[in-house]
Parts: sequence; structure tokens; C-alpha cells
Amino acid sequence: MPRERRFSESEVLERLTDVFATHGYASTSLALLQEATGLGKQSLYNTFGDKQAMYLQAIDCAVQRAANTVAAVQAAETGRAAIEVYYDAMVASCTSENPVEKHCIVTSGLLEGLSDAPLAWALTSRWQATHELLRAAVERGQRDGSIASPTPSAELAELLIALTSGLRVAAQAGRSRAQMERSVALALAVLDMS
Amino acid sequence: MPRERRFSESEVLERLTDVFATHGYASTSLALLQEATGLGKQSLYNTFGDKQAMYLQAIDCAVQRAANTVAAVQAAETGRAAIEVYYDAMVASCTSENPVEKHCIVTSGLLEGLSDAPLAWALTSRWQATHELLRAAVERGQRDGSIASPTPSAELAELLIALTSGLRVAAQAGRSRAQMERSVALALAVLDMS
DNA sequence: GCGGCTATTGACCGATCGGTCCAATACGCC
DNA sequence: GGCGTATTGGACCGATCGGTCAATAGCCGC
Repeated sequence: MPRERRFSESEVLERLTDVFATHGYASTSLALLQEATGLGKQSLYNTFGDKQAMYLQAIDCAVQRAANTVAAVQAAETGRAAIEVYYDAMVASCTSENPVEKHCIVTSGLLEGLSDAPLAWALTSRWQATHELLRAAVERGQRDGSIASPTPSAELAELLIALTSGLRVAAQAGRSRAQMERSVALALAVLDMS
Repeated sequence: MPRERRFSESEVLERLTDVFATHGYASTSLALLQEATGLGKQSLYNTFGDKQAMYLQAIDCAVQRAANTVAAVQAAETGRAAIEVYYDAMVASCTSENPVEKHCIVTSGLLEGLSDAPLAWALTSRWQATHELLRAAVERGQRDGSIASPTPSAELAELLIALTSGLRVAAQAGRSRAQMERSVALALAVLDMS
């Protein structure tokens, strides 16, 4: 048996995810990744592959981080409560002092306009997954009566996810948490229209 | 009197704006700008200054391009119509085949998280200006009766501008024009709530 | 203790980055 | 037709980019 790695692959991936989230794909250099992980260039390449592969794995890592929120959304009492849980987490994330939480790797990546097919596919796939999460919550709310709007759940979810990304940008423009919460409250009123 | 420039400064700035809009700030290289303009590096530097200065001027150029839309918004019959004019233009822009129209230099720049103070300031300033454009339209609508919601115009405008940025991201995720129009229609229903 | 395998290190690669410098060039003026 | 000035293209700068390679260091079964 050969020599063993002297770092935790999962912990290093967390740091990679941090860097990609805060700087985006193009602006993340190998040097930044080395600095954040304390690893040498070759160790990173041996473990994760090239920059594209690291990014793809960072996306997966970011998805895992959001698993708690996803679970909380799905476990909410009503569909309406699920949506509110989602936006609570989203606003908290956007207004965080921590730059890692403030940025969404998927939103940033999409707006970056990554041209490499695997990256673009992974990002749109994640967007789609979040859309489905919200759509399911809306549909649940429509069934349990907590959401009055008869609009198809997919359409409502489309609005909700667009608002999510909009909040990310608004956060970068320096909007306060209170303002973002008001925006969310206003938008959620759409769910009550019949 | 010395030799004259053999290009139109304004036309070249248009091309610079195109490149910055489609690639963002960090991913735009001098080589790309040279290719798009046909000018040499030195001519660009003589005329516009360094990359930062070019970017700042490109932002102004993009603002000028939107002047028609701004005028149309302000000239609309009612405040409500103004908002609709705005979103018509926005959705058309987002769903354009032309990559130059599809991207918004301000939205992209904000999400890029540019750290240089002059750039960040210019971008947030533009965001603020658009917010004010929408706020004024909302206020007008509340006065002329085309917008029923009594919610402060600034808060409604905050939601509207967040949605705008969200649509930009949604466009990058490949959403269709029809879907975006439905999202807008849904969101505008907020203006009717009292 | 030794041989074989792997992880790590650091030098190195060509390409490109933003930016500068300089010499050649082209024009209006006298 | 010089002359001076502004413009121009290209050579050049150090730094950094993503990525590779060979040598070294560490651990296993033996």
C-alpha cells in the first residue's frame, strides 16, 4: 500500500467551493485555489482533475450545502410555509457578511455566460432543480389551501426563482436585509391572488 | 495642426460596450477589444485610457443606448403603462438572439463583485438610477390611479428592479420569452393589490 | 532494511494578461 | 516642400494564466 493523502478531500472541496462561489469561474485562478486549500497545484490536479472538473465538483458541493434548506423546505407544514422557509434562508444568505454565503455559485455562473458545454449544462440543470423544488412547494400549497392562486405551479415557480436571482444581484448593489424582506413579502402576495 | 484620428470615437466605444456587455469586465481582454474595434492597443489607450476607464465609459454608453427606453417609459400615458413599456423592452432584450442585447453590463458587473471602488460605485449608481426610474413610474401610477397598491413606491420599485435582474439570469438559464412574459405578468399583479 | 508504489513539491511550459515604450507614419501649416 | 505634432503599429515588459513533468519524500508489504 502506498502513501496516503494527508488532507481530507471533502474539506478541501469545501474550500474550493468557497473560492469559486466568491470569485466566479473565470476569475478564480489556480493560485487562489492553492492559497485557500494550502495544497500544491499537483495535489489539486491529482485529486480533482482540471479547473473545469473542480468547478463541477464545487457546484455539487454547494448543492450539498443547501441540502439542509431543501430538507427544511420539504418538511415545512404547508406549501406556503415552505416558500417562506426558502426565502428566509435566501435573504439570510444574500445579506450575510460572509462573502461565501453572499454569493450563489449557480447564479454567478449562469450570468457569467460560461460557454463550455459541461459547465453550462451543470448550471442550467441546477437552476432547473431549484425550479422544481419551488414548483413542488407551490403545488403543495395549492393543494393544502395555503396558496390561493390558481396559476400553474410551474409559472409561479418561475417568478419565484427569478426573484431569487434578482435578490442576489440586489444584495451586490448593497440593498439592506429589510428592503429585501419587503420585496419578498410583496412578491409572495402573488401567491394569494385568485 | 497634427494628424487626425481615423476612426470615430463614438463608434469604437459602441464596440467596446458590446464586448464588455457580452463578456463582463474580468473576462474581457485587451485583445478582444482590439479585435472588436480593429484598433491597435495604443489607439485604445490614447483614446479611452486603461481598462477601467474603458469599462466606465462603456457603462455610460450602455446607459445612452437605453435612453430610448427610458424616454418611452417616461412618456407613457400612465404609470402602469410605463412599467409595462419597461418590461416589454426588458424581456425583448433578455430574449434577444444578439448576445449584446441579451446581457446587461450593470447586472453582470454587479454580480461579478468588482472590487475596484470606481467600478463598484458606477454600477451601484446605475442600479440606483434605474430604481428611481421605476419608483417614479410607480408613484405616477399611484397618482393617476393605474396602480392600486398603496405600498410605498420605493418598495414596489425594489421588487421590480430585482425581478429585472432575475430575468437576466433566467434568460441565461434558457427560459423562453413566453415564460418570462408570464413571470412579468404575474409580478405586475402586485401593483393591483390594495 | 529494502523495493515498489503513491503523494507531494517545485521547476518549468507556452500562452496570455494589462500596460508601456519607441520608432515609423501621416497630416495640416507655413 | 520641409516641419512639427498626433497617431499608429509593433516590439517589449513583468506578471500571471492553466497545465505538465521529473524528481523527491513518505509509506506499505516483504
